[in-house]
Formats: sequence, structure tokens, C-alpha cells
Amino acid sequence: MVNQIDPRVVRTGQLIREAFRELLRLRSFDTITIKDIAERATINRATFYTHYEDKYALLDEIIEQAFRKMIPGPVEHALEFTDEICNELILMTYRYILDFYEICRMDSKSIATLVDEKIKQLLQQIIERIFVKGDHPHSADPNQTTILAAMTGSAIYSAAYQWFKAGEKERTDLLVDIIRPYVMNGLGLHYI
Amino acid sequence: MVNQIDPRVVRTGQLIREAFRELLRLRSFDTITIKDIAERATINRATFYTHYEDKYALLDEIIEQAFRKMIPGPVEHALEFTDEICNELILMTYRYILDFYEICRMDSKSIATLVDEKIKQLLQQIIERIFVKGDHPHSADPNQTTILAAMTGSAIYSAAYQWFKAGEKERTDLLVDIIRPYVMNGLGLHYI
DNA sequence: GGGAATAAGTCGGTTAAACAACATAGATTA
DNA sequence: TAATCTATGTTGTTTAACCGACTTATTCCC
Repeated sequence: MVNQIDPRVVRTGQLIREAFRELLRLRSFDTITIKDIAERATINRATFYTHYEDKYALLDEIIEQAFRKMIPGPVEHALEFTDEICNELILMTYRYILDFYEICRMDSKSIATLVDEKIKQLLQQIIERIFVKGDHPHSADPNQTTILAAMTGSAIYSAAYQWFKAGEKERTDLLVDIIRPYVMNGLGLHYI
Repeated sequence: MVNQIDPRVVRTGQLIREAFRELLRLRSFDTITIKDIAERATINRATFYTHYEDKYALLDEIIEQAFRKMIPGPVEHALEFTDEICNELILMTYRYILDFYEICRMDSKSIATLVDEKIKQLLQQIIERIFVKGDHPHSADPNQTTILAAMTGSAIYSAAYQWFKAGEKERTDLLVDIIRPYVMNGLGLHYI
């Protein structure tokens, strides 16, 4: 429908996302209308729909973009799921949660579950990719690989989220030391 | 040809002018190409020409926009050419020169005369408008009004420019006290 | 001087954004 | 409850931006 290389398309997309990010700092997700976004982005309301199906799709992309920007280089290029990589993933996830809940007004908690799901899914993807690239013990069975990645991703996310909700902002080394052994043992990678 | 209300037109115009202002801070006017401007503005080179005839026309508009933004409220709404208004005009002109020559790299002096002419012309317009609005002694004769405005504008500009070139950045009160009596006497307004 | 490279303009065809108008669905209020 | 208002999507038409190609300068370098 739209050519993602056309500079007009690129610019309009940027305007929409930037407007939306600004609005999320000011108000809660469900008080923001398409009209608001279009006005702030200085585009026509109808044009919004050639870029996103609705504001949920837009939120989805915002989350993903922000998350991908935070992936550390070592994780990006990791060929094996090592303790070090596991640490990076944990810290990155925690950092993302801190950032996101600071930026967004989550008064209504309307989008909290959406965000949770999205982040878990992205984490899972990253982890699965590392499993497949390296010769992980179970990588022969794609099905099992996916399940292990899902468990690992949600374990890391849930723990980081609980840490955040408990109000602990310091001593992330403790957080790491709780999650990593659990995950690595679970994967049977501890003694590799 | 282009509809100045269409948001696309407004946005493209802003992008072009902003890109040009940025480039003027980095390089001198005659080293800047249309291609440079278009690239920085993230628009197509051909699109530039639907907005401006060439980079001289663009410079012209940049100068005018910047100048108009500096017009003080009292001058904007003046109904009479008083000492106070005259002071404001002098100070504003001097401030403009300071700003402009700080922003633009005038290495080659290629555009200095263009800028000079433009500013004199704008000053003249402002002054003439005040003459016409108030019942200035000579306002009955439109021709004479224009000439008086031209002389006043260029007198103020030249004096402010000489002051700037002499390197005097302080004591603008002295500058004002030199120009104002000259102009007001010249206009025969000193004893009104 | 002569040839290559780069910039300035121009033009016709294509694509995306603007816009107005419409139908629908919730929310608000009389 | 009926009526008004506001947000959501959708559609067809118009317009401006994109793009490639082309013709002229201008500059640069051999």
C-alpha cells in the first residue's frame, strides 16, 4: 500500500510516532484520540490510517522501537547464551521497564498488559535467536527451543517487573544474581 | 501554483528554511547548493523549486522573517513617529545586525549587500507605514512620504552598521543619542 | 583549450497526503 | 428515551511531493 522507502512515508511515520510519544508523556493512553495524534503530527486524520490500523498498532510499534534501541551490542551479536549475555538481558529488561513507566502515564493501567505481552514476546525472540545461532543442547528440536525461549523470556520479564513494583531501584546486581542462576540452571547451562 | 494553506506546503517550507538556516551557520552562502538544502530538508531537489525560485529568494525570505520577528510591539502598533519609536527602531536595527552577522558566515561577503538592501527596504516600509497612519506633516504627499521614509531608514541602518563595524557592542545609548536627533531634526519633528 | 564532473533548472508521469463527505458507534445530556 | 456530540473508520477526488531523465551552465583538473 505504502512504499516504505518514499521519503514522504518515512517523514509521516516519524511525525506520527513522535506526536504519539509526546502525548503519552502528557496523558494516559485511552484519553488520546486519533484526532489528537493527527493534529499534533500536523497530518490529516485519514492519513493516519494508511500508516497504522489504530492506536494499538501504533503503541505496538512504539514499544518495539524503544525496546530494540536498548539491545546492547553483545546481545545483538551473541552466538551463545552465556552468563554474560544472560546478565545483559536481565539488566536491559529492567532498564526498559524503568524507562517506559517513567515516560508513559499508566494511570488507567489500560495498556499495561499489552506492553507486558509485547516485551515478553520480544525478549523471547531475542533469546530464541541466540539459541538457534549457537548449538544449544536442545536446538535440534525447534519446538522445544521455542518453549525454552518463552520460559526464559517470561521468567526474566516477570522477575524484573516484580523488582520494579517492589520499588527497588538500586542494587540491580542483586536482581541479576537472583534471576541468572535460576534461568541458567533451568536451561541446564550452568556447568557448560 | 501552491496553496499556502495546505499543511504539506507549510511543512515543506519550514523544512527548507530550517535546513537553510542550519547550513548558513556551518558554511558561507555561496558554498551552499540547492542539493545541500534539499538533502538536509529531506525533500526532493525538484520540490525546492516549487517553493523558491533560487537560493537568493530563499535568503530574502529568511532575512525578512527574522527581521519581522524582532519588531517590538510599540513599533508594530505605533500611530506616530515619536522619539520613543525612533529609539526602538534604532535599537532593533542594531540588534538585528548583531544577530545576523553572528549567525551567518559572511566569509565571502557575497551576500552582504543583498542583506543590507533588504533590511533598508524593510525599515523603510515600517517607517512609511507609521508616517501614513499618523498625520505626519508631509503625509498629504505620498511621494514625499516615501522619500522621507527611505532617507530615515537608510540613515538608521547605515549608522547602526558603522557602529557594528567599529566593533562597539556596548553603550547602545550613545548610538541612539547620535542617530535620533539627526533623524528627528531631519524630519522637522524635534519640536512637536 | 578540452573533457569530466558537478550544479542548476525543467518536465511528465507516479504516488502519497490532504480533504470533504459519509456511515457508524459510544457517550453525554435534555 | 430521544437527541446531540464526538470519535472512528472509509471512500473518491484533488493536489503536492517524489523521481528519473534531460538540457544547460559552471567548475575543475589534465
